[in-house]
Amino acid sequence: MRDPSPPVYREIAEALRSAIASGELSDGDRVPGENDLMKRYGVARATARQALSVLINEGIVVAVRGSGVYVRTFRPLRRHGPRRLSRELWGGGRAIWQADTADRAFAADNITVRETAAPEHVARALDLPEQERVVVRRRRYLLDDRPMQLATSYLPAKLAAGTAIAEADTGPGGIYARLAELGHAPAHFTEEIRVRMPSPAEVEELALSAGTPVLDVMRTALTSDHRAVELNEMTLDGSAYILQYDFDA
Amino acid sequence: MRDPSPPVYREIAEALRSAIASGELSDGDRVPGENDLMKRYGVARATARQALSVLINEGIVVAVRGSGVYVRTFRPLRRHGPRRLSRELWGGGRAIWQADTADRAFAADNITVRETAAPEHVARALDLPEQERVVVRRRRYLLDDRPMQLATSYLPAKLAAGTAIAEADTGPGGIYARLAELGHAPAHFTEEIRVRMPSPAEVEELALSAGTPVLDVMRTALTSDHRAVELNEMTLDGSAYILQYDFDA
DNA sequence: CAGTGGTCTAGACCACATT
DNA sequence: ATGTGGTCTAGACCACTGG
Repeated sequence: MRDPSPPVYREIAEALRSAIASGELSDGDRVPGENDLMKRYGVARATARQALSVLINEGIVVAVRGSGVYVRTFRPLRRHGPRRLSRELWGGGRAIWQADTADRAFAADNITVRETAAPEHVARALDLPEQERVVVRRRRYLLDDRPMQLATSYLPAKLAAGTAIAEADTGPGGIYARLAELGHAPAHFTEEIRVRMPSPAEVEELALSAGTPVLDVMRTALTSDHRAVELNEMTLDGSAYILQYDFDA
Repeated sequence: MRDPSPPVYREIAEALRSAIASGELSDGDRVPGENDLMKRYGVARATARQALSVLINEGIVVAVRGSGVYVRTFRPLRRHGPRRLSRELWGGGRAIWQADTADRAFAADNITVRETAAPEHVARALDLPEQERVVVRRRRYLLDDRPMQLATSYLPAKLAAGTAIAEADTGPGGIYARLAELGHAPAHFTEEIRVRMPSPAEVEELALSAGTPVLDVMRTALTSDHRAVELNEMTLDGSAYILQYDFDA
C-alpha cells in the first residue's frame, strides 16, 4: 500500500513528469506554467510553484524568467577514459582534451598558475611530505563556448617549477608531453569518480541550471616506476558528459 | 561585480553553508530550523523554508519531520572497476560484488527474472536483431541493510534461457562463472557512466534523501572474440559510491 | 504592455518526534 | 503538550521576456 493521498503538488508534478516521459511533451517544449496549473488544478500559486520546483530539481525542466518553463534538452559528450590518455595522443603534440571532441570548438579559459604548499589530500595523493611545494594549474574548459569542466592540476614543484608546465601555455602535447621530456612520462593512471550537487560558485562558473549534478574526477598520473607526478581534480557538468572506461577481465 | 543584493533566502542559505564548510557545524549536527531562522533573520516562514530547501537540494543537510534539520553524513564505498571484474574473482566462486565490501553484510534482494523481446538500446548494445528474446535479471543490492544499487542484466535468450542464469540463484561465481562454463567467458568490459537526479520510484527503492544524484553505470561484457554476452544497467546511490578505474598510457 | 517566473509576507492545519 | 517540519492558501511587489 502507498500513501493514501500524496500531496497535491506531487500529483501535479507526477502528471507533468509522465506527460514528458510519454513523449507528449518533448525536448524544448513549453510546459504548463504557474498560471496554467493554478487554473487547471484550482490551487494557489505557491502550490503550482512547488510542483514545478520538483521537476526543476530533478533537472527535467528549466524555468526561464519572463518566458516559461521548458522540457530540458540533454546532449552529452562522451569522454573516453583510457583511449584519450594513450601515449600516442600527447606524444603526437595534441592536448589530451582534444581527443573527445573531433572538430568541435574546444577551448581553455581562466588559466591561472600558482605555487603553494601542498594541501593534505594532495600531499597524500602525490606521496609528498606535508607542506611540500606544488605547482597548481587551474583552468576551465569550454565546448562551443559552453563551459563544461573546471580542472586543477597539482605537480611537485621540484619537477615542474621553472618549466613550461608553470607557464600559461604549456606547449604542444600539454603537461604530459613536458613531463615526458623531463624524464617523468606518465605510464599509469587512476581515476576516482564522485557525484554531488554543485556549490553556488560552481553553478556560476559552469553555467549550470538547477537540478544538475556534477562529477568530480580525481586523476593521479604515475610514471612507469610508480612515482605520482600529477594530481588532476576535475569538476564536470553532469549533464554534459558520458564517461567511458574499457578494461579486460 | 556580483548581483547588487542577493535574495534574502540565498544569503541565509550561504550563511548556513559556510558554517558547515568551516566545520562550525559538522556531520550530524543540528542546523538552525525554520523557527530559528524566522527569529534570527526576521523573515516569514516561507522564506526560512526556502533557504533550507536550497541546502536540502544541494544534499548537504537533511530534514527530519518532527525533529529538525541536520548536517548530512557521507561515507561512500569504493567500487573498483577493473580489479573487481578480474577473472580470478568470479573464477574463484565469489560473486563480483563481494570484491568491494570485505567483511560487510552485502546482500541481493527483490530478484526477478523474465524473458522478453529486447528493447532497442539493449539490442544495439548486445548486437542482436531488434525484437530478439533476452533474459532480464533485476535485483537490488544492500550493504548493511541499506539499499545501494539497482541492477538489470540483459543476456541473449539463446545463451541464457534454461541455464542457471535464468534462476533466482545463479550459483557460485554468479552470471560470469556460468557464462564461462557455457564457453562464453567475459574477457573485455566497457562501462559508460552518466549522472542524473533520480525518479520518485528510485528515491523510494534506494531510500534516497533529497538532493542525492544517482549514477547510471551501463556495462557491456564481451567475450575474447568480441561477442557481447551481457548488458548490465546499474543505478547507484550517488552518495554511497566512489568509482575507481586504473589504466595505462 | 501583458504575461511570465522570482521573491516575500502572514496566516492556517496537519503529522510526527521528543519530553 | 510543545516544537518540528510538510502542505496549502491568498495575497503583494518585482524583473524580465515577448509581442
